[in-house]
Amino acid sequence: MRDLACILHADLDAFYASVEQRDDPRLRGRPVIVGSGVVLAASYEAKRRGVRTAMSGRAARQLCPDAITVPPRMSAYSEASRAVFEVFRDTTPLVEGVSIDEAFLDVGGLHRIAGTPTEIATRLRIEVQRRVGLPITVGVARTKFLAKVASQVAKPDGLLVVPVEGELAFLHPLPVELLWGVGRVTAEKLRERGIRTVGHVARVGEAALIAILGPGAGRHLDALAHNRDPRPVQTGKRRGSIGAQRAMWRGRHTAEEIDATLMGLVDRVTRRMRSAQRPGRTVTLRLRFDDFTRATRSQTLLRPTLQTETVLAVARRLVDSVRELIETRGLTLVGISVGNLDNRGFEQLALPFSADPALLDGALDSIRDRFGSAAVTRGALLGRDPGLTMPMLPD
DNA sequence: TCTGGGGTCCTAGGACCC
DNA sequence: TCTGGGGTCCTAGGACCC
Repeated sequence: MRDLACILHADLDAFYASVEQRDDPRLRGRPVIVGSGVVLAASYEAKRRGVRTAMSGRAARQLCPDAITVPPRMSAYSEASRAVFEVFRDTTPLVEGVSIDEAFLDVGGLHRIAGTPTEIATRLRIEVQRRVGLPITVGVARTKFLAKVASQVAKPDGLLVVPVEGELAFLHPLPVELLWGVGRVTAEKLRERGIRTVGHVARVGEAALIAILGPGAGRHLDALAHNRDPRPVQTGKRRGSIGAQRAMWRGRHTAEEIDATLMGLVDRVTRRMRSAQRPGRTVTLRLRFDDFTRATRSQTLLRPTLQTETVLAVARRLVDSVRELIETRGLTLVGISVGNLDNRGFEQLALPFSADPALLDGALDSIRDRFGSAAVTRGALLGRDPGLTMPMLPD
C-alpha cells in the first residue's frame, strides 16, 4: 500500500443514457430511460424522479410519465466504451477495467511527467468529454475501495479527492450501503443491530462482525471500514465465465420449447467462446421459477471445449435432471454459462515476451497458431486491449 | 420495487488422495 | 485395520455488482 492518494476510479455517469443524449440532441436535459421492458439505464433527470436501474418499465413511466424511452443500442455503447478506455490508456498503462463503464487507474508513478493525481484526474475528465462527449466522475484515493467510494459520492459529473490524512473522517459518516459487498441482505442484518454508518462498522470490531456475518464477510467489512485494501490495480484480467440467459413467459412450457431456448443459448455462448478463443470446462444451467426461487445445476468436463454440440449435450442432461422441478414450479428463466475457462496460452506465452518487439511477435505467432488468427492482438499482449482487460465488454 | 442480462466471489459438504 | 489431518476438486446455493 502506498502513502499517496494515487488510485483513480473513473465511472461514466448513467452511461447508456448519456450516450443516447450525446447522439440525439432532443434528449438532452430531459428524462431518458433506456430499455422498455425493464430499465437498463436512466438519465439523471429521470433518476431525480425516482427511476432506478432494473425497475420495470411500467413502474418507471408511472414515476416519470414525460420520460422518453429508447431501445438499447449495445454496439454504440461498446464503441463509446472503447473510446473512453483509449483515453484511460493514454493517461497511464496501469488500467484495470471493472465493467463497460468503469475502471481503476494507477497514476502513482506519473508525478514527474504528468503532475499530481488531482491534476491528472482533472485532465482525464476534460479529455473524456472532449474526445468522446460523455460526462465522467472520478474518485481519487490511496486504495481502490476508497477511490470507488469517492466516485460514488461525487456523482454525477464530479471529481473528489480523498487526502491520505482525511480518509477515516471522510469514510466513517457514510452509510454502510456504500461498502463493497453490502447489499440488501447484509445491510438489513447490520441495521437490525443498529449499525448504519461505516463508522459504526469500524467501532463494532472484527469479532462482532464475524459473529453477525460469518468469517469471510466479517473480516472483509472490518478491513474496508478501516480503509485496509491492499489490492493493486491489475491489468490483463480476464473473465472467468461466459454465459447467456433468457426470461420466459410465466406458465407451462413444452419440452420442445425449452429445448429450442436451450439451443439458442448454447449457440450464443459457444459462439462467443470461440470468438474469444476461450475453451471452458464447467457447464452451468441456471433456472428461475414462477415463485422466483432458483436452482443451478452444473457439470464439469474432463477437458475444455469450444464445441456447440458438446456443451449442448451437457446442457440437455442438466435439464433432464431437473425436469420435475420445472414441471412443478413453472419456468421463468433459463441460463447457460460455461466457466473454468482455459487461461493457458495467454499468461504462459505472453508475459515473458512483452518487453522485446521481436519476441513479442514470436509470442503472437505461437498464440495465433494455437488459437487462430483472431485470438489476440499486440495490444492485448501488452495488457492494453480492452477485450482482455474488460471482463464485461461484448466480444 | 414484483424483477433483464451479464458477471464475480464466498461457503459448505462430499469425494478422493496422500 | 477402522483411523488423523491436510489438500484439491466438484457441486449447489446465495449475496452482490453493473
